[in-house]
Amino acid sequence: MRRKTEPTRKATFIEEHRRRQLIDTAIETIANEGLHQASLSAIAGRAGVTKGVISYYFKSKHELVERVMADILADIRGFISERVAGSPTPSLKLKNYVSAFFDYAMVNRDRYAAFVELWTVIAWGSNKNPFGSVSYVQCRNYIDTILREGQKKGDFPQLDLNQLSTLIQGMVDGVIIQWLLDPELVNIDVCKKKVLETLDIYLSLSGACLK
Amino acid sequence: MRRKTEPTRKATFIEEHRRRQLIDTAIETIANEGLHQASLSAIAGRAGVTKGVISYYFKSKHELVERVMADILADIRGFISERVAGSPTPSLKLKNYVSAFFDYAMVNRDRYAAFVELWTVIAWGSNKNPFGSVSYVQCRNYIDTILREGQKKGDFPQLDLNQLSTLIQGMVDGVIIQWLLDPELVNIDVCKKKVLETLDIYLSLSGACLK
Amino acid sequence: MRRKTEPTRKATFIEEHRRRQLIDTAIETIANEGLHQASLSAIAGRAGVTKGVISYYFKSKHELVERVMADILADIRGFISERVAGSPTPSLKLKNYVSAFFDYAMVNRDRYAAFVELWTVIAWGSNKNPFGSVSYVQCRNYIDTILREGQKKGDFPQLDLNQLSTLIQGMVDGVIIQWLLDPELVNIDVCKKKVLETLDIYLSLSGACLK
Amino acid sequence: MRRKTEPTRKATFIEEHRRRQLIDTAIETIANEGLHQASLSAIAGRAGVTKGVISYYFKSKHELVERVMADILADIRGFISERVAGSPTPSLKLKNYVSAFFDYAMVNRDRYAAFVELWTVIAWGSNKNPFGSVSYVQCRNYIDTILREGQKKGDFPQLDLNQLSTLIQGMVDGVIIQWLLDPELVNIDVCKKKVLETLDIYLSLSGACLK
DNA sequence: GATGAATGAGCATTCATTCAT
DNA sequence: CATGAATGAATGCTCATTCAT
Repeated sequence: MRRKTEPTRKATFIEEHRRRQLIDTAIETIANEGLHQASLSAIAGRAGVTKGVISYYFKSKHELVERVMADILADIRGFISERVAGSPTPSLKLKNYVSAFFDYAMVNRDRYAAFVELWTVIAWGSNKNPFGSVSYVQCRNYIDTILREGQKKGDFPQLDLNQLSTLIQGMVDGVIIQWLLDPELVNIDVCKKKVLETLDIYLSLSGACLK
Repeated sequence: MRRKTEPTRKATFIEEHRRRQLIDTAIETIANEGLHQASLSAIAGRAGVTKGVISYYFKSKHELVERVMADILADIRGFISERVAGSPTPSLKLKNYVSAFFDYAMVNRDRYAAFVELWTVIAWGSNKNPFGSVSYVQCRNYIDTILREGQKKGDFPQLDLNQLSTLIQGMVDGVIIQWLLDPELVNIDVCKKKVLETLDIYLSLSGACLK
Repeated sequence: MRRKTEPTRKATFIEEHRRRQLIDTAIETIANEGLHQASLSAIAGRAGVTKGVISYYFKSKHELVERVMADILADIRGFISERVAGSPTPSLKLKNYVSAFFDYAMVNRDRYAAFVELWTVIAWGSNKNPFGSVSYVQCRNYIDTILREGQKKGDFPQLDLNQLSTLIQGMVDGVIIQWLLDPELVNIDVCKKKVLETLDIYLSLSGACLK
Repeated sequence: MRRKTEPTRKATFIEEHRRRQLIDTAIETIANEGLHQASLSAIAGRAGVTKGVISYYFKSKHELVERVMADILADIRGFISERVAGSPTPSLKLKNYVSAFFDYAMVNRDRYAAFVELWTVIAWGSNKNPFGSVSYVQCRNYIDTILREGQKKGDFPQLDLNQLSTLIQGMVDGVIIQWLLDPELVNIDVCKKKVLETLDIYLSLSGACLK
């Protein structure tokens, strides 16, 4: 946080760079040592700076964690949006959404692990559940939008959309979490394939079954 | 606390009663305030006693948490086993396993929430993942056993079992977690029904799709 | 401490017996586990009773320790007095005093170790040095009395008594403490013999040297 | 505290200064209030800082006490070595060793008192006797070396060296401890003189008596 | 008499936070 | 900008003490 000197463009640039570095280090620390061990000194130590630096750039630990959360969320969102946006049909969009989720987790294991660590701390500070629910709501809405688009276009004629997004998001997360906890026993590639196949079934289904 | 003299019936009863109460209060605290906030004084405060009482009945906080975990695990396991054991066919067993999971979470919201809080804090103490993975492994093994039994009997002729248990467990947990975070938006009953339908599809499928 | 019932002879007898047992166990605990570890529960555990019993017989831990100290002191005093009293000449009295000190320590290692542990805790409670100094003063006075008696009788004609008791007591304790800390390396028998020889030298000396 | 970056001269200076101050205050506290009362807050209070400062400079209380012990030991050793090293003959070396011990105690009353407090608490932590015995062994070995050197040179022709070091060290400590407990009644100067005279007697003795 | 139960003060320790330099 | 220094609240834990039964 700038204090008394007037902000120049350069300073802001350096500042932003430092903030990025600290956020990244925080993520790294949370992912590798767990949220519980991720004290300010642990993060600072990993970043090669002193604790004071973190306090200088973030007014509290709470704020740092908020930024970490926001950063990861934006990252995931960007990654997925890009993949989905380039897809021609709702059906492909949905499959790419799911696909992208798995790919993101596989490529950014640390970030995803930190993400899971963080949102499970349901009540951070005083207000309940400041992150967890929000992000899930966004995810489901995202899926719902795709699904509704598909239904409007007539691609998924008789599909019952109610809570379907919860189901899809649940499959993705439920599998990825198991993989995070147990990368040796859980074959994430096979799981991803199977989730996509399930999706195929849903989408190709006559309304009879999954109504 | 008790020492080496043989316990009288009354003393043991009171002692066990207190232990139960404290474990329950700990679960309540973890579920509602998060593991991080669940300090000994927070738990003691909720229980209406001083924190010394907790130290009196449990030799460390670690032990209390271990008991909480063991208690919930045994509870879930018992609940599900009973439901599965009474099922005549592998197919029903599987559906009842899933069904029971949902029912347990719905009836024991706090316990399930505490459970999720606990195993997500992957690194409790020094060694990584003392609880989390273990329980997932057990869940998947449980499902695998049912699936293999069904295949041996010829019920699921061409089903590819590889990682299927991960998928099933993932669906269940992924959905329940969303419901825990957002009970208003997530309709757990509808979700449960849809998961069971998906299961039906899996089991009735010719090997063509979900091989 | 008796409370409301009138004290009967029998009760007093039992009470005294219990007190003895608890004091002995306290000594045992202090000697074997160190004063620091000798908590009320440690002592109670060793005695096979609950903490409450100790509180019943001693109004505080402070009092228990005081009794322990007094008990050991009385014991040592009795042991030594008996040996000294039976000696015909001041010279033999002195040698028997020293001799008895060594013998007491060798026969009652626990008691002596507890004694050393205790008086080193110089400031127990608020008032400084309630035990340590007192006992040393008594020891020196005891020696001084013997020495003066001998001088009066003409046995040690030109001996300078000033601080001699401190020296004698110092030799005895200084050696015994080393033996307590290191029974393998310190040969207490040889040391005792050498201390007695030194005493002989003192007593047979013309005033020229040790004036 | 310092991390891994190379320390600047100033920082190290201030840091070392504080460490010294805290060690000195710890010694003062142990000497005057006893080890048992020397809690971190007691030490911090005496030093005029909050107890957090101690944790900042020493990673645990155990470490602080270890430093205190090492510091005193090194101090005593240095003081005595210097005095002994400058002595031409074994006989003078021995007398200067004893002399230096008294002088050190007299000039550094607190340090010596803390030293006695510390090594008498035989069981610090779990393992028995981490300091006490070690230092006595070193003292005796030191004396033994001087004695053997003298005997080799022919200065102490028929002296029996067995356990003599224990006796000499015992006299010194035994007297000093009494003086620490009772500085008014114990005249340390007279005692020192008498111990040195005893030494003289030992060394000048024909083998007849103290063989 | 004795016990189990409960308390509360005190302990060492961790850690986010503040601040002068 | 960054650091080292210091703080103080909170945590888990121990333990002497009290008390109803």
